[in-house]
Amino acid sequence: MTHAATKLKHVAEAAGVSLSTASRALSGKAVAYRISSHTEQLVLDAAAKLDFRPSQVAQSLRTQKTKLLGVVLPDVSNPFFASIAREVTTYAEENGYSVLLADSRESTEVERKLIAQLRAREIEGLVISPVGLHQQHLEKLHTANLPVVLVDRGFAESPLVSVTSNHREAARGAMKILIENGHQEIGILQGIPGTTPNDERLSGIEEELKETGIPFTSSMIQGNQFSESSGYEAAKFLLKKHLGITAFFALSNQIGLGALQAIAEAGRKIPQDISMITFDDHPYSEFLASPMTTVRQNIKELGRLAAELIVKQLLTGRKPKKKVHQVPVEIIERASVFNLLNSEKE
Amino acid sequence: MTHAATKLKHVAEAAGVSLSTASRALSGKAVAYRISSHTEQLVLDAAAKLDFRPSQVAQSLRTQKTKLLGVVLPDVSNPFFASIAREVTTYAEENGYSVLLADSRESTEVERKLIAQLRAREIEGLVISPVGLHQQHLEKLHTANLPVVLVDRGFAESPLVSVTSNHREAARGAMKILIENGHQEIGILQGIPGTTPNDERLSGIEEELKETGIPFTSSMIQGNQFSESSGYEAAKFLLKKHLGITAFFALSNQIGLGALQAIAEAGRKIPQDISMITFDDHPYSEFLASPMTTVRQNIKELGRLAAELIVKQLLTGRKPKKKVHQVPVEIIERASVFNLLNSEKE
DNA sequence: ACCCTTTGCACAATCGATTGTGCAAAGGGT
DNA sequence: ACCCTTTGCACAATCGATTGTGCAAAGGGT
Repeated sequence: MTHAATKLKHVAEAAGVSLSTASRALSGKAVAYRISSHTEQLVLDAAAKLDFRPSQVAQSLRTQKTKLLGVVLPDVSNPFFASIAREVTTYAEENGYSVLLADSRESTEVERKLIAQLRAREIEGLVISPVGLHQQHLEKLHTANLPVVLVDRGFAESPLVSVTSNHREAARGAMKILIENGHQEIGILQGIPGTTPNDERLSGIEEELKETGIPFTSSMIQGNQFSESSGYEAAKFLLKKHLGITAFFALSNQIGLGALQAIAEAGRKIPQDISMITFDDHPYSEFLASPMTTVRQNIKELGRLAAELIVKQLLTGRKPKKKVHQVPVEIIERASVFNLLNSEKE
Repeated sequence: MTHAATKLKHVAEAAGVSLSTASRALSGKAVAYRISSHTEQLVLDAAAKLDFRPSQVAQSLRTQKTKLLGVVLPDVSNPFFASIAREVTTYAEENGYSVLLADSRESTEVERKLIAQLRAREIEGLVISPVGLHQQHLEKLHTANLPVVLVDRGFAESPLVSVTSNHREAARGAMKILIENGHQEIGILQGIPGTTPNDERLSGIEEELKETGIPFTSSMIQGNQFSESSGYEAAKFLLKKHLGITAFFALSNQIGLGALQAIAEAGRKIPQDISMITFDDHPYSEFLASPMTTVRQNIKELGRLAAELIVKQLLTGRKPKKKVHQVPVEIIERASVFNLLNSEKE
């Protein structure tokens, strides 16, 4: 493109050497191929003067390495995934890889198409937060020897490498706080059923309830997307149907926002009328009408680790030893959980 | 990569035709090159059976078209830029282009390097939110005939195409609301001085103050980054130095978050003690301790329009007629602005 | 029957790099 | 002086597609 881009040929001519010599001098193989240091310098000078940058396209074709990573996320505009995109791109860039970004819009169909396109571009590896309901197309990549790292969403019993938060422990921790504060009727605002973040959180919730002897009612679980509208509908429904409800546990930030809307519309106040804990911490969590108690995932670490796993694999050619990578989670307690026990004492 | 990827050669052999015939049949040039429909079908069938996807790398080299767009943003994890990334990638994808994403971390130096790398990958066009203090390296692209579209941040008197909000009008509108509510001592929490979003907002602010006869004090303008910490420091400083201050205008969402922090630490309440308007609306703006009055930029439109301008230019080969594209802005009034006039009457 | 046009495809060059190999010139040993 | 090794580079093939051109076979007109 860029019109008169200088090619290796021009450098070679300017230096008065052959293409092969120019190529070798420029790629640091002068000693290995016995290019005299004088000739080497001629080439380097010519390249510098002509502002030569080798065509990565041509290099890719010849060396069969594109130095390209695919990153597929269900919603790049979601700050959670945006942070992952950022970590992966900067880590990749630092290691000589570039990132092709694609947004699957939470659709497995779109996800398949995007992956096909990325393969046509001969990406060397894929970092993906899959929609999460199907993994066959991803396993196919794995068997085709294309390194894949799942981030945020994994699959049970998968041959694929994954980096996720410890959803189960995180959910247990949040439930523990609610229960310790005397809550028994807790509405669970879930995301996409069948995805591991959702289901593992649910099973953590169930475990914690069982352990403390509180009955686990499936009708207290509502919602079907990690979205604001799903959170809104689910919370609205639960507020109507379960009059005794005293707390919500929202399984994502977006869901939480929707719940906030529903709670406000119902004329309830957090935390006096209804307590709440939300997955995903944010800068604004602290400044909400009631500062929100949140489960803070270590997003940077999730992104960086995923990038590292794929890049190291490409650089060394060795698959990571560990398949499942769990990143610890932190619970930030603020003011959105009301203590029912204290209030009874008073 | 992917091990035994089928190449055009294999398709040609399977169909019993030459490479050229296979290529032409697959790229829809059968009639133009008088391939019989029987032969065409043989090729198509073979390609389908072998799951042939042409190497984009080889195609790119031969056709000198990579179908690659570069997108460079100062901070992908910022929801504002993340939304732009999303709009551009999906629009590009729909039109056969893929997006190489890079994050300049608000550094012109990094920005330069990233652009050099993107050029080595032979991107056909660049969508960039530049750091905004230097444009020489961007003009160079323009003169090298690489289509560039600036988004969010432009340059005064630039030959480059840009898509931005109407910063001036937006800022005037916000100031007008504050002034109409009786505010005269208004702290401006600015971003990076010298960038067009910042400076045009400032000049909008100045215009509005002048028009209403309120003195414009430069010491009321503080801050130097579009970041939370800059907003925090600036607000903290102003609260200390200007005891008569009654309102803040924060020139970005992140700045606003920092200001919230400083205001809380100073023990002041919004809006009673201090009013506030923030640039950039967000889902949570409504649920803050005091629901925030915000200037809502049409981010989707900014991103989509930028993508459209670059893609259409590539598709048609014609430069857009208009250089400067301004997208209207909307002000969402909530509860963070206190009416000083009413309170005096009472 | 002959010639000219059309049909239907294959050959070979090409994009811009990398890399295995070959060969002349220089150097070194006796 | 002669031969062998080392030095220093160039030639040409190659990655996987696209595309200009040439040519044999078929068809059509008189």
